[in-house]
Amino acid sequence: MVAFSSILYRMETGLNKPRTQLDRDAWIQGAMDVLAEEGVSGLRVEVLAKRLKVTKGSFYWHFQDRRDLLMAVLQVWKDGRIRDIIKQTRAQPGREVEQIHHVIDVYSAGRSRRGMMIELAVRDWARRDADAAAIVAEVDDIRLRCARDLFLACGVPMDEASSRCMLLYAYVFGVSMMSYDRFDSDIARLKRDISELIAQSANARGQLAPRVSEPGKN
Amino acid sequence: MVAFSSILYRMETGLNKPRTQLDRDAWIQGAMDVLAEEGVSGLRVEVLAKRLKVTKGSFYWHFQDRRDLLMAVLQVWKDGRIRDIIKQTRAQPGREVEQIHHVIDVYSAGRSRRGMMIELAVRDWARRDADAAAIVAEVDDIRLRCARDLFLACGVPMDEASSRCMLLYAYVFGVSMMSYDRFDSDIARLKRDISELIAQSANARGQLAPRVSEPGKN
DNA sequence: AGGCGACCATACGCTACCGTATGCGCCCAT
DNA sequence: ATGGGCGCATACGGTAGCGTATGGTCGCCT
Repeated sequence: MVAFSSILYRMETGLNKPRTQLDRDAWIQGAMDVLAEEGVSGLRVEVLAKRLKVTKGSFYWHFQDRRDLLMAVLQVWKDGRIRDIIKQTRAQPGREVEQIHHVIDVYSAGRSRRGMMIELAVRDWARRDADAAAIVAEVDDIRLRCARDLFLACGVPMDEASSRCMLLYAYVFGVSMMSYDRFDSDIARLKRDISELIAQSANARGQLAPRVSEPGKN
Repeated sequence: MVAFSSILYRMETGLNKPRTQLDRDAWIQGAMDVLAEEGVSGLRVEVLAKRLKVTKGSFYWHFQDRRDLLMAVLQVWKDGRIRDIIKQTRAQPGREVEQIHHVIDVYSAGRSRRGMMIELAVRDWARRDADAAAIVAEVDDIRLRCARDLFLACGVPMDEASSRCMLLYAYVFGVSMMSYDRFDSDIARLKRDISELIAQSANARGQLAPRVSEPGKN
């Protein structure tokens, strides 16, 4: 009966693509989607199986149990975040200031909504799970250090660089949890101004003391 | 009402020992505790009943269903938040700047951990529930306007006041979701500096021109 | 004394999940 | 062709939780 449906599916659609089998990674990717939409508490084995059009018999072939999936999700999330961090904070010399603005923009602007939903879901998860908390702590540490290096490259002294990069990340996460539509009609200007506030002294110093041989500014 | 008089009677007669009857409010308060510890998804009626040493038979006498409790929790949370907002942002004239710092301190310093846990739980809740989202939107709007008034009272122009109060709240919520212990050894200094960054121009203007007519920068 | 109503316990059916056991078709190597 | 392993389906037992139905208890009123 099931074999029939599988065969019929292939015959009807005429695809020689042999019924793409699910590997561990496909499950994890599906889990990321559910995580973004429903949070960890909504990440159930049978629900996820239904989404992927299979039964949980498949799941328990690839994973030992639900926790196994959750740990894999955390690992994949961590790796992706670290990759993004080094990519986003690697600026060509002299362009550190706009790179800072770019980081703020990537997170706080509406784009990559899925990424921010996952981010928030993971952080909520970390509030009650030690494993998730450890992963978040790692990611935060790397993020903060990379962002601080950006400020340092602008000539900002150490302490202020620490303060500003911390303010930066706290802001982008915090603003993604707020409702501000009623507050101000020109959200774009608001966010632009805030971005300036955060990068402020970096900007000033970047203009005045750009380290070595700085020809035309951006 | 009748339950209340009943309780009063027992308290007066000194025999509140045998059976402390629960009223609707006791259930809601218990629900707040669970919400802080487990989030909405952990807020189950049978779990809550067990915490309160009763069975769910009691629950369904006071509430129509689980959603009824959740809506009551939202309402109580909203009222409490609004009360706190007007209390925190009501500064005696001339002390607006330190009032701003006080608001930042209340949220971002570790104290009132329970309050922040509830705050985060409600905001996570609001990401998937329209009713919770509406409540959060209301609270955010009031908070932002009250905080903006504080900046305006310092002589900060409208646009900048909007930016800074938004940055303020985004920061305090965001920082409560981050792990920064590994990042900097002197967290106290870090938070103090950030507080200064947020209230910065308010501070300058507050010192220099606490009254009207401010031709300062932008 | 009897009754009523507020408050709670108990028991029940139902659904959603988890994890295990087992069956079964498909593909590949021999 | 065939036997074995891979990938999945099916079936099962178990727990947790929701909501309902119904009965019990205690205080208060007349």
